[in-house]
Amino acid sequence: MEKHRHREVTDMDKIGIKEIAERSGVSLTTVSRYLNKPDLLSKKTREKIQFAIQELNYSQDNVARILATGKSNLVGIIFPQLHLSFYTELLNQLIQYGGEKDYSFIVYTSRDTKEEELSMIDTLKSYRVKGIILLSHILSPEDIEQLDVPIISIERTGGNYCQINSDNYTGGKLAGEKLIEDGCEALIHINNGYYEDWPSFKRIIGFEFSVKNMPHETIISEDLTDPYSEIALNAMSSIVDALLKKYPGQKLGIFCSNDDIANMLQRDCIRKGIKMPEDVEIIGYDNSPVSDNAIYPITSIDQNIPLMAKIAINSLDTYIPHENVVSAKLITKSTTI
Amino acid sequence: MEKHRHREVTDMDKIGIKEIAERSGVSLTTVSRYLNKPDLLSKKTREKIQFAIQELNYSQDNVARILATGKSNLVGIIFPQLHLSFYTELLNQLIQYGGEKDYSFIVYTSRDTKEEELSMIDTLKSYRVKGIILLSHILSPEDIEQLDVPIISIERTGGNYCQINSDNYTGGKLAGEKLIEDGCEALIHINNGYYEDWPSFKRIIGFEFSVKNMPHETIISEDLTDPYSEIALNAMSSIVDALLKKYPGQKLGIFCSNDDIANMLQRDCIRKGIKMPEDVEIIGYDNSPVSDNAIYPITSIDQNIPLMAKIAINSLDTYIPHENVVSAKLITKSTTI
DNA sequence: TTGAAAGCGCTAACAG
DNA sequence: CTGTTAGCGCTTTCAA
Repeated sequence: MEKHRHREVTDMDKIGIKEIAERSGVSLTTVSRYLNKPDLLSKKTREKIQFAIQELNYSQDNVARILATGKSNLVGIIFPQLHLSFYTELLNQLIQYGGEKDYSFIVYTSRDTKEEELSMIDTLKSYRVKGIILLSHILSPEDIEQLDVPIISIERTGGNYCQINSDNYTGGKLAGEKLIEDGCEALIHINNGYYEDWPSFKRIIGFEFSVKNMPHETIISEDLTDPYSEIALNAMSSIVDALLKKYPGQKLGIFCSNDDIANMLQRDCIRKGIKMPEDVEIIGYDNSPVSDNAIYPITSIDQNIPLMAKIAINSLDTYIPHENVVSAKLITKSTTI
Repeated sequence: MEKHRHREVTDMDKIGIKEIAERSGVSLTTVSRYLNKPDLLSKKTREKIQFAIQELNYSQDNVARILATGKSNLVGIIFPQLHLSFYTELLNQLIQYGGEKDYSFIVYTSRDTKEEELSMIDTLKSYRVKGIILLSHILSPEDIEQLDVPIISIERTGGNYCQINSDNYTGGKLAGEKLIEDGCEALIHINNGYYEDWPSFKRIIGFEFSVKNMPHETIISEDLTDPYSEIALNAMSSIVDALLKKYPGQKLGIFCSNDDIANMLQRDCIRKGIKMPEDVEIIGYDNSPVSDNAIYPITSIDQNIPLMAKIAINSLDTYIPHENVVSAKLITKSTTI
């Protein structure tokens, strides 16, 4: 007998564990057990319950289960933004692998301030997420260590929590070595800015190490940050002009800090009629779809995104605070010999 | 006194509404009221409670609230895939607008079979989502009408539920008119296949209507579906070759069913040394980032993605099953005069 | 193998 | 304006 709560007339009675119990003549507990530890039940009861479930088209209420157990399969994930193919692909892989283990992902993009990001994390906690996969760079390691929720950081500054980073040092080194091997005479690195404690900083170190005996330089331009924006395109154009002027007649080997920057570079070269890979070779980073979709597919350093996703999912199951390093690999395409 | 349930020793006692109540010397109800209808409380109580909340650093448990009220701010969203910029941008906008209203999004990509998709929807329901935003094409309108959860479909076949579609007919027409105006002599539409009941089919109708008095043709190739794949690139190359042969010396005006196809087309033209917009003009659809990131930014039909997102969010608040049509606009860039 | 009953943390009808 | 009380739908201890 409904006492309070209104219900729409059309609202077919929500069927829950209770209805199943009645229908199959067992107790609530038994039905619950059927759902969680079916082996404890006799074959006969199991069949009765299964029958009822099918007949009434029952499906479990996750919210109630989470409340009762304190455990959920929800996972939060916070990106700095979505429009970088590394992020899209990572999300894609996470949804794939995670889906197999029944994880569901609540996706956020990071806001500007620490307060806003913390409040997002609070909301996530209020949904009792099993963990949060963090890609944004707003919070410091100390901030993160304060949080009482399992954090899995990806390509971020480290701290005492689970981290997944690619082997950026080797990645940068591979790029440098390849460009030298291909006969480039001046080795350039183009980057949109960094902090020395970011994992991706090691790309630069690796690259610089490998080219230390050759003419080389590193160009930093924050204008490149928002890829394909007017500003970024102009910045790239100036950079290319300057390089042509500085190294006339020499074969340039250019390593970009990500595929989108590499793509902008290629675009500028095509417009200016510069030949690839004859006059300039380009290597990007991430081996993401843009590197394949470029006019001339761009040689890139592969971060093994699927593996990163896999590790992230597994870390959710058994959380061990430590750094996971995923190896980097050079994928040769048409912007190098 | 804990009777059952183990807790880690480190686990600081979960502080809930109850702790707040004790701390501030009021009843549970009053605290709950503070959270939901604060105006009903006296200023004094309000202050006491606020104080306790801050001191104990309390934050609400959404799961319990959902269970008690039957209402949540979770929203499901199912994409066919993520790697099309229309989707990425839509997700981005949804997260932005939705965030302002405290909605959180559980993101899925569609699986292959109807059963799998239905089971995803079931999972979503089990989290008591407020609604599901559907972009995938696997379920038929009839299937969708069966679901007892509010569905908001975007650019999908219609049915008796909330739909958001862009004005595809006008979009196609604008493209055709522009190409004619620019002096194109043969008008071509390239599409990767469609069903006549998809909203996007109307792009074709609109285009064909506008070019009906000119030489024109529509090319359908399912090989173009997976953009940038080997198959798609080859298919595009053949298409371009055939067109050049069929309309020698004539200026071609080509309208593509989406920006990615337009981008592949441009790429092929560049490789073959065809001049844009002199020898061929290209118009894409979606006005998504790829159209801007192309070597020569591609003129495109803008679907007003932010508006679509806004309407979707509002429909969540007040669900009214009907079709929302968002107007289309031509955005001229460098692939047309 | 099964069931009774006490929660999980919060809300809401009702009474004061 | 505030408190009592009965749930929301499911899990889990304890006892049988």
